Amino acid sequence: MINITLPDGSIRQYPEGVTGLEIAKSISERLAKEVLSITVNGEVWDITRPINTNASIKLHKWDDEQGKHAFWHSSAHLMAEAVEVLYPGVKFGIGPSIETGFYYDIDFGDKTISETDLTKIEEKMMEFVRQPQTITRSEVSKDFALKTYTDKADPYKVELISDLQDGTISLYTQGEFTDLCRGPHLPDTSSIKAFKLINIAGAYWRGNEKNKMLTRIYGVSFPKKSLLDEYLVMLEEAKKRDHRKLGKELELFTFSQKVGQGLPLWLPRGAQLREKLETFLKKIQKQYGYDQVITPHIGQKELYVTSGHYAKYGKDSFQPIHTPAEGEEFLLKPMNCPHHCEIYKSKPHSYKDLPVRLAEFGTVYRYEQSGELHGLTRVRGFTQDDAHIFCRPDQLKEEFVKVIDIVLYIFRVLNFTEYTAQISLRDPNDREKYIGTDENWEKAERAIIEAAAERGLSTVTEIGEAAFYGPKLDFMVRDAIGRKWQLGTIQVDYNLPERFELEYIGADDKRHRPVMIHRAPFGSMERFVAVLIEHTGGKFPLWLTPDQAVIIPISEKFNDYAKKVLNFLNNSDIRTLIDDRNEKIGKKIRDNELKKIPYLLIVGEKEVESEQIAVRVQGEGDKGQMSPANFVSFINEEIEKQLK
RNA sequence: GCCGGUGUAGCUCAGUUGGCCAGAGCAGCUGAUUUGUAAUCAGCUGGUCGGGGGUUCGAAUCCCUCCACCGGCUCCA
Repeated sequence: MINITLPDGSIRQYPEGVTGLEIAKSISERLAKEVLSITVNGEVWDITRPINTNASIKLHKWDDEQGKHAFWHSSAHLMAEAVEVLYPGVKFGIGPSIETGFYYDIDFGDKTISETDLTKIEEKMMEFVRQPQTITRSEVSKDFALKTYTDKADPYKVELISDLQDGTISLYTQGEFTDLCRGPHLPDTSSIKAFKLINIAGAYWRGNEKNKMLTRIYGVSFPKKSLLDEYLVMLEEAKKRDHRKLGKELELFTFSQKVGQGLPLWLPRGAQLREKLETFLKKIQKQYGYDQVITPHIGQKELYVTSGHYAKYGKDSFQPIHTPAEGEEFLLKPMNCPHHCEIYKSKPHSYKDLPVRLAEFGTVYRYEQSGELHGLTRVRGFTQDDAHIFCRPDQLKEEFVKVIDIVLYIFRVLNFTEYTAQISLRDPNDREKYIGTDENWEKAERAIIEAAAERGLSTVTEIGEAAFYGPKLDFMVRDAIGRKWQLGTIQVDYNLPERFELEYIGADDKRHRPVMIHRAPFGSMERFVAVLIEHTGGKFPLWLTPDQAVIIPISEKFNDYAKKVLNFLNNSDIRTLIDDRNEKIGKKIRDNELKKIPYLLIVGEKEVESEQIAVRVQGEGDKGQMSPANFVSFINEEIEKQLK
């Protein structure tokens, strides 16, 4: 007998060789039906794998990450099996479970696979589910595994096996299909009740663009049909929030093929929104001791050679602008910091002056790869809410913390509750990627970690994600379709002060080098607005929304009164429109509801007589009458609450 | 940049075994109606079918090429 310790600490005795499934059965039939994988002494196993020693275990069901992953992983195998049957001779790369669902990278040789093939694959998968196949695990030697896949002429699996250690290699077999795999897997394919192959895409083998591109098929699967349906409905809902769709519908921004790829054109309503955000941030920054500066859109190439950006990005960027004068070269500015360094240098600084905080809504241009462009989130010309803080080394942490405070304030006001803070450090094994001394890197990394801890941020740390000149703290949020985007960023930089030979005079009357913090709480105005659109579904907070109210006269007879109210409200700084089209009231309400204008103000005979307006709240309906003056104070109170 | 897909009116889309002057709804314009809380009626305007080249008696439809967009991969100062 062996002792099995359950997560609650209780210990049960089972015969040697007991399986997770048997343990589940001994607890309850229901659990046995639902269990998908088991953690045995910290390792995730199949529920049919015998346990031969004392162990602490945890059983995983669908509600558990580990359970889902076994489920999706087996689904990937199921798909691969179908593919192998339908397209004999294909070679398999890797087929893992992911955050939601699974994929498999497959080399189809000369055959081109498109969306229409997915249905065929799904049908074949369904066959295998209807006649369930058991999935069995076998442990094999490295030599055996290598021989198996050399015989199958699958170079990808051979490469994977070569990197594995002998004694740790397992194969999983279902029907005619065998796959190299660490597991765990479900006992058989019968529980994969509902699945859908979502899309098809190219993916480089091992993520390296020098390698061959394989065909990646993405899918999701669920133990119940209803869960799949829910998921598909959720995807549809998410699409409705897509900022590219809403941006068009709400007339916020557009693109023009003629102007150029990735160069957004802000329409009046979008520009209005963006300006509100900028004013909002400027006000905060003023409180935090920032000074606004303005710098030009181009700079001499030499400026970026000095900063190091040219060496790093020059060849992949917009190429230099040449002038009639021989030898003159200018770059469209890809960064504001070199300009700001020169502003810092324009006069001598005492240690008493520091920190110097220079802020600018600076528009920069970067030649992003064409396949990378995406709505407003990834563009070639964009405006950073940039600032550079030049401070003494002893002020670094305090300044860093203050920037965190600004970011957190913005997130609070705009209701971003789900974000992650990511600390990006350098990869010590990849020196080529970075510039600067070890000592400075260590100091900078320590400052970030301490500052984040001081504000109690829950952070994830990514090694190798640092900028080439320094470590950073990024705030990430998800878009409507689950993609992660970096918004705010705070970066420590010892390098640029070095390169630009920035100095201040210390209390000791000697020259010292300041430290720089790059920071952009929004990141870029374009990306931030995109994420804000998706976050709010286009229903912006009252203080931000381009049009706050629209006056709707019941008929043309009341246009004069409506215009009087319009003037009053606009003079009271309520951004108000009038809809005096010759349409029925129902039509005008519908149209303005769809524009997501927060307040619809209906005026008819009753309102004219009583000198009031009937207030209708977007999405909620009629709220009764009030006087225009009361409406103004009501709106102002609402806005004040939102900005607290 | 790479793989796959898509591109028809301002917007959403129909039309593709090649064949009547390329269609609809919404938007816009004109007129009627003067409206009380999510679509009043009628008429009209609007398209070099993404650009260019080719095949054909004939191309939105087939082929080539370029461009843009979409989904990924790689990249992101």
